[in-house]
Amino acid sequence: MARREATRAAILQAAWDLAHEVGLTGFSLRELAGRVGMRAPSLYEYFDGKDAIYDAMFAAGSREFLAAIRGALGGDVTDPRSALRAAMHAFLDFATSDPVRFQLLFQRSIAGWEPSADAYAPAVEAYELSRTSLAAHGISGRRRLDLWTALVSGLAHQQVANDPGGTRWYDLVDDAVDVFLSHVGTTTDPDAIRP
Amino acid sequence: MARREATRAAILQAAWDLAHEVGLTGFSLRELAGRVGMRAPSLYEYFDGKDAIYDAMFAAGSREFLAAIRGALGGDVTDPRSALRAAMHAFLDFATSDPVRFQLLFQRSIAGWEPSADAYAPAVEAYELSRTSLAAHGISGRRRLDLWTALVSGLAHQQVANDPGGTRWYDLVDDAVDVFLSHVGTTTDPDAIRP
DNA sequence: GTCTATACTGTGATAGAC
DNA sequence: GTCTATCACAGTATAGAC
Repeated sequence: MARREATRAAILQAAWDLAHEVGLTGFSLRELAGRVGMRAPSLYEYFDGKDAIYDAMFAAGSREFLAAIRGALGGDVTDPRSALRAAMHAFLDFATSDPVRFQLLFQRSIAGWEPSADAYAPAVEAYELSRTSLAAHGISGRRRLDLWTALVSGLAHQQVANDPGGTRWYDLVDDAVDVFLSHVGTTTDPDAIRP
Repeated sequence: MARREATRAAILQAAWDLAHEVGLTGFSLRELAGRVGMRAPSLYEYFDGKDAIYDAMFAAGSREFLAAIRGALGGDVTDPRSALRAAMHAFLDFATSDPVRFQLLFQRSIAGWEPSADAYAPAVEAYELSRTSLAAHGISGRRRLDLWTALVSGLAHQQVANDPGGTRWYDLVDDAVDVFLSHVGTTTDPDAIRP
């Protein structure tokens, strides 16, 4: 029934609103229910509990992340430098445009909660997409990819944590890509650098 | 009185034990009190509440972090490469040797809680120490330092989050230092690269 | 199928007796 | 100082009204 899905969507929207206002764990089910004109127990008709609501939020964020990465890699850029810059910019844009969502997706900030495999799947697909895209530009090897992910996540983490709303680490993206590419250029055999 | 400080220390040790067993937010004050042979309200004689306990844990971890950085930078190494490697290794060692402590110090993982300025002070001093140490090796400029912190925190974060107990990103430290130094070598004017 | 009232357990925190 | 008792609030389970 469409009615049920509409109510689920309304609950999720209210949950995102509350998360932006008081933090991911700063609201109770009674508050959330109040936002959609219900009492707390009624929420259990639509979600199995608060964790299930977090999981649905994670799933939505995960799909948005995949879309963002897909959009950044889907252009018709041909040179590696432009492709890497687009990918890294997309990640930083995604992180800074909604720090709460970034926190939910990429930091383990909810006590004792972990996303389900289903909710996580799009994020995994986004990683695989990045991997194949880098490979298409001749960049492969686990060590190189790991250095790449460390660079990307490091910039995003520092930006969100230490300069929210600013561009202090965002402005380093082009430098970071240059640095990474010069590393790739000087190490030919992907995984045999330090065996 | 020494008795009071001894009890405080016993409570903190029990808190660390519990944090390692069930996570930073996975234990209650009743459990914690039980570990030291008390009832929960008695803890309030020694700490103002759970947040104050987290703050004392943060302060201890912060001091340990400063000691680790001081130890890494205090050697008599003269060349920048060795110094940077020592610093980065120290950070990764610190992160992997106690992921719970790392989580408390470097990830905002406790809902609505922030460390006090006093508890944070040693961490600030560690950052300043790194900054002056890099400057002593001719590496200065906010952009370069920001790229350095992004690299360090990115490697540590990825290691702890995606390969706990392993060395997948730990093994990239030397590469990361090489990459960073080649960047430093190709950009002469620190902060005027992209004004 | 939706929603409510009610209540159970556990939490951090407080008040006051001893 | 340490206790018991209690509070307000949390997430959640159940029973039942419509």
